[in-house]
Amino acid sequence: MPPKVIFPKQPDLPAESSAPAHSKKHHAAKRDYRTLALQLKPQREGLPIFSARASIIQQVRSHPTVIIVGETGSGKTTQIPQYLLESGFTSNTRAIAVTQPRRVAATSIAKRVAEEVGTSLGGRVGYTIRFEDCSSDKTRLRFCTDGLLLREILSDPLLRRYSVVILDEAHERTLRTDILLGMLKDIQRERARLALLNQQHLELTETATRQYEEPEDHQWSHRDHRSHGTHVTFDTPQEPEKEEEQEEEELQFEDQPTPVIDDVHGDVTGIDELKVIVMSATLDAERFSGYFDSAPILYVAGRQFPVTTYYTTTPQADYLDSAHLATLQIHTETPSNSGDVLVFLSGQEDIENVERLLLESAASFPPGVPALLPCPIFAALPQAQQSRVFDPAPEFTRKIILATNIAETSLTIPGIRHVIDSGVHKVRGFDPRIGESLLVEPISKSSARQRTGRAGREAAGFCYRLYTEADYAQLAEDSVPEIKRCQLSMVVLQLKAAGVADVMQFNFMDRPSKKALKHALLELFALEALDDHGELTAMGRWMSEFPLEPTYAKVIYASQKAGCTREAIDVVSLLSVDSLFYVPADKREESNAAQLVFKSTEGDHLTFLNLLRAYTKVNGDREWCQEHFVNRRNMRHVLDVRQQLNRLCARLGLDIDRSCGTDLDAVLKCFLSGFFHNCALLQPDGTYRSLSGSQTVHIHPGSSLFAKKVPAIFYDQLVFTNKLHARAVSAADPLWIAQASPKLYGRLNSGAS
DNA sequence: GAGCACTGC
Repeated sequence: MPPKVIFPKQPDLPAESSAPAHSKKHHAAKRDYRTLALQLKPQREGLPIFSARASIIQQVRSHPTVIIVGETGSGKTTQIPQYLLESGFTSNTRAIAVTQPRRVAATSIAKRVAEEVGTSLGGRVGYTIRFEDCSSDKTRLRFCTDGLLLREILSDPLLRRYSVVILDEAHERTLRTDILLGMLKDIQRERARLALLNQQHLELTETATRQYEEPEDHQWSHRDHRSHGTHVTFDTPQEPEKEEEQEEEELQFEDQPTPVIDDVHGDVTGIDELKVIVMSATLDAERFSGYFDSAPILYVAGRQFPVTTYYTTTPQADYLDSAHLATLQIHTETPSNSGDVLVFLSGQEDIENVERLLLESAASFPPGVPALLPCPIFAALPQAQQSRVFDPAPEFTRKIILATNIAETSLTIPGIRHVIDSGVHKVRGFDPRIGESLLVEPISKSSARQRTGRAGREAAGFCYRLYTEADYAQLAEDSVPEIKRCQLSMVVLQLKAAGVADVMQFNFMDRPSKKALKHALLELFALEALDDHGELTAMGRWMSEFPLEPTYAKVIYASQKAGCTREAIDVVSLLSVDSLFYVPADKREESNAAQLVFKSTEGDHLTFLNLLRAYTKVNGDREWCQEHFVNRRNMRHVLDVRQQLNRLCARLGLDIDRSCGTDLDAVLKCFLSGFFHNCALLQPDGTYRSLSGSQTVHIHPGSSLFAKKVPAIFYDQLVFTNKLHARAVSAADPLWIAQASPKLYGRLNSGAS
């Protein structure tokens, strides 16, 4: 039987003759920085963006905000920061910040730019990401993650360290990019106002000093500022530091260091305007421009190879089936050395299914057909298996990469010339009434284009869309920004802490629903982070210092009184990754048996704690992790988080060594003071019903309490997939729940006593 | 009785 075909016959593809020119590794270590930079110069000047250098600088000089649309391969990310650096946009006190949505991007771009500038990394060019600061006082060009800059605003509300902020990859519209956009707009306005005041103040004092003699005790200093003429700075006498007094049990919030916010910015002299550059890779520039008072838009062409796109002629009933057939079609109709295949699917389950189908088909290939090698890749896959997609395939074998969205933006796989696009992805959703959800949905046009582009990185390529052209036309232009589909309690707390009084009126580029904002305000009120008037409480300010969801910060707060801070920090750290274990589909039984040693009858929170203790005892041994199916990369992350939380708590005056020893119920009680919304009671029919929403919730199959019956549970997260699943679940005494928030469950309390 | 896109502080 001839194979079923869903695309027209493929054109004959020439075999790859010349090796692609990637992997230009530079051996900077032994060579002089400057020599290397000089060698890189011709390459820099050959980039498409180089011809736009002068006009970019000119536009940035004459406008507070500039939008730059640079296609893939234009060089915008590495070059524009350097152009500004070369053109005097920094000073001894001000630097340029460039934000990226991802950590690896921030570090790798910083490395490259340091080489091109001819400086050591951490010198004039550096980067700062969570857990890792490779920058110094000398750093004038700082690459960082968007979340890190957001944190910086809490301690430096006007971002005075920076003269320019560049937001890269703004089209991705991550939660943090969106908050930054709004805050930068406010900061820009405030700095422009203060700069003007300074100007007037300067004119006044100049008149004054002409009339009167200069007082001796004032130290005036003048320095030149580009295009603003002369600015005046003076030193204000430092206030003597207050001695801190700490009470034994209760935390004294008033003694905590308060970030300088609200209307008072401290010493505002020397403030100048803040330049903002928004960089986007798609044509959504008009929206950014409109948001920033008609900021000018600059377009820079990229350097991409053409990609031929095919659609199916009829809608496909089953995209897994279609993906399987399309892969076979490409594999049999094009030479095996004409490039690898990248298939975009929605998740692990899809990937494992297509992998199975492909292996079954490959088993009955007639002689002469080259082999194919399915390579799954998704975020939960352990690092060692992830890196397999980068290994070259054996001879006469074609790699078939089966990927989630991870291959759309987060990583670039070399050698791809064929892309198969299922047209779907999984998206996190949030509705205050239903809670979180994780569902398969159609992608947007810009996502489809991004996937297509993955076929044209090294040579001309082909994209096969498993949907019709008419279906493509129906797709939304852009994906819904994250801020409109996630929980907002942390966002609202951050905005409040940064001095935004009325969050409902905040200038969002895309406004979340009123309902979602109100839900967040109510949750913060229940956590005592906001008072009756919606004002930030001392507790709320304290909580905002933590790089955590407010619920976790509340748990850590409660742990001090409960005497289990050490355990609380441990468990909160453990909950910061989404999978501590990795269980391959075919080794479920084996891994269940191996993990039995950690199991606590009280549920996941204490099971995780047992795991951490065992992991620490063996010093994170690689083989031990393999034997117990423990995800080592995620455990390392847990230790990083724990260290950060320990330092932060110590700085805030908490006794981090307060431990409850073997009385682990104290830890669970503590968690309830943050998670009183996330409880469910066992019903007579054996199901659990949530207290806050009266919905039936199912304990996740990965939980240690799966299929167990206890009177009451609390959980870390509730996610709707095909059912409402509670993830990270522990048993709770119904009485503890009542005690945790009498405000909400008072009636339960009276019923129980 | 059976399942968890991707980031980030």
